[in-house]
Amino acid sequence: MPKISDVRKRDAEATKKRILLSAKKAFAKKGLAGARVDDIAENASANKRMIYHYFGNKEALFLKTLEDAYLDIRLAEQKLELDEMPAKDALDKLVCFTWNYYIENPEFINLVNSENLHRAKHLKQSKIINEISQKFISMVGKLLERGVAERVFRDDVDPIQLNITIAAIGYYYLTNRHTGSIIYQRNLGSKEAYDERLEFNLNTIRRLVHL
Amino acid sequence: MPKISDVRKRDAEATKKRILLSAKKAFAKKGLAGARVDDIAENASANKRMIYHYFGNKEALFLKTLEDAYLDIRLAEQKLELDEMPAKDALDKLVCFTWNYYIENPEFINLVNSENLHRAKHLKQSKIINEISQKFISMVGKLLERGVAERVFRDDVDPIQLNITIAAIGYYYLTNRHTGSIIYQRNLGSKEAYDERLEFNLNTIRRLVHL
DNA sequence: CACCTAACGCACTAACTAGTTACTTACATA
DNA sequence: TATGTAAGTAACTAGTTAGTGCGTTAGGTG
Repeated sequence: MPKISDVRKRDAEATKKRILLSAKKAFAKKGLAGARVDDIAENASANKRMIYHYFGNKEALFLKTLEDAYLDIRLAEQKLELDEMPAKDALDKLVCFTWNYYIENPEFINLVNSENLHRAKHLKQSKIINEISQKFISMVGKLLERGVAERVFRDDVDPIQLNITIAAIGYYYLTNRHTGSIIYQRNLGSKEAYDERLEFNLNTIRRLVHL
Repeated sequence: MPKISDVRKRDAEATKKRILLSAKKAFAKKGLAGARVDDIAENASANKRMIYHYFGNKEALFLKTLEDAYLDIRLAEQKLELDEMPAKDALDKLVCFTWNYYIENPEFINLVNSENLHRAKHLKQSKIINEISQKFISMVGKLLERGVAERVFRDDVDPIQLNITIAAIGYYYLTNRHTGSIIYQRNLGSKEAYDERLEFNLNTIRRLVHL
């Protein structure tokens, strides 16, 4: 029996993980068309043949990468435990979480952008994405209902539109900060700019939802 | 002297325009890496050699395409004449314009996304983008000031953050409507969904800005 | 009408790129 | 310790792709 500390020379799971991590970085940085299978293999310290062995082809690897990215964010969301606090605080927490997740996981937004360029043709084939999304959709719905019951939220806010809006005001700022910094002639990518934006976003959502 | 109705067999300006239109479509649909120079030439009914003759290389063509896209939207914005109406109406008009422009010019958001994937490295080299952006930045600033003077707007709203937000809530919805329709299990791309989103966005901005 | 410039076209290349063929080797298990 | 299976490798291929060399031709100008 091999010790855990042993450097295993053959380890399918470890190799798969290295390939997926490398793929996430490559697809996020260059997009599906721009990423190179050879580069992904090399940065994973794996042979290119292994990519085809484990994942089939480039597009299937892309789909797996994308599914994992959605899996990760939904898992993180479920750990928020928004039910444990007053509705107003829970709403703030959701806005902050969304913003911070995008910053700490910069690959996510680029992967999603890539998939939308392809009109979600890969995600449409996914067999796991629906069940992943279920809990997430109801989360904001429940939060809104609770806020209405607590008499602190308006009762006319559509939960899906709200969800999209919370994502939008963070996501758009971050993906477009490069062109934005040129257009607005202001560095949108600094720590201070990020803090300022989060504060603005909190106010935007509060004014939208609070009574 | 050739008649205007004559189909000119040699017309540099017309050829350039056809190439740029074809490039806009191709880059928007497939991204910079995914678009093919041969396809762009063919769809422009031009010889590939002409692309290199007029624009230099693929990336220079991309920059020109992008510059033209920004030129077009800024030109359209300037025709809004927001000064001619009450501040509240002007704000609504700006939100509607932004939304409708994205819908009617679907290439714009995809071109901008592509450029941001490349961290704006092409736009940074642009010599015209700064002067294009000047008037645009001051437009929302003036509108906000006027609304404050009319005692209908809050006086603590940053014009650039507001501008980004108005763009964000439309832009994000539209670029991500493909994955969004899967995640939220609701068709976000129908005419009805579009109308509903515009109404929601108007409320979001009104509640953010109005007193 | 001759001339010259710029528009245009053909055919090519060198480098790249997703995917494959055919092989070797580590290791869990009997 | 023998062995079958799965992990891993190297070298290759067929097709693609951005970019070019060089020749042709339209048409405005002197």
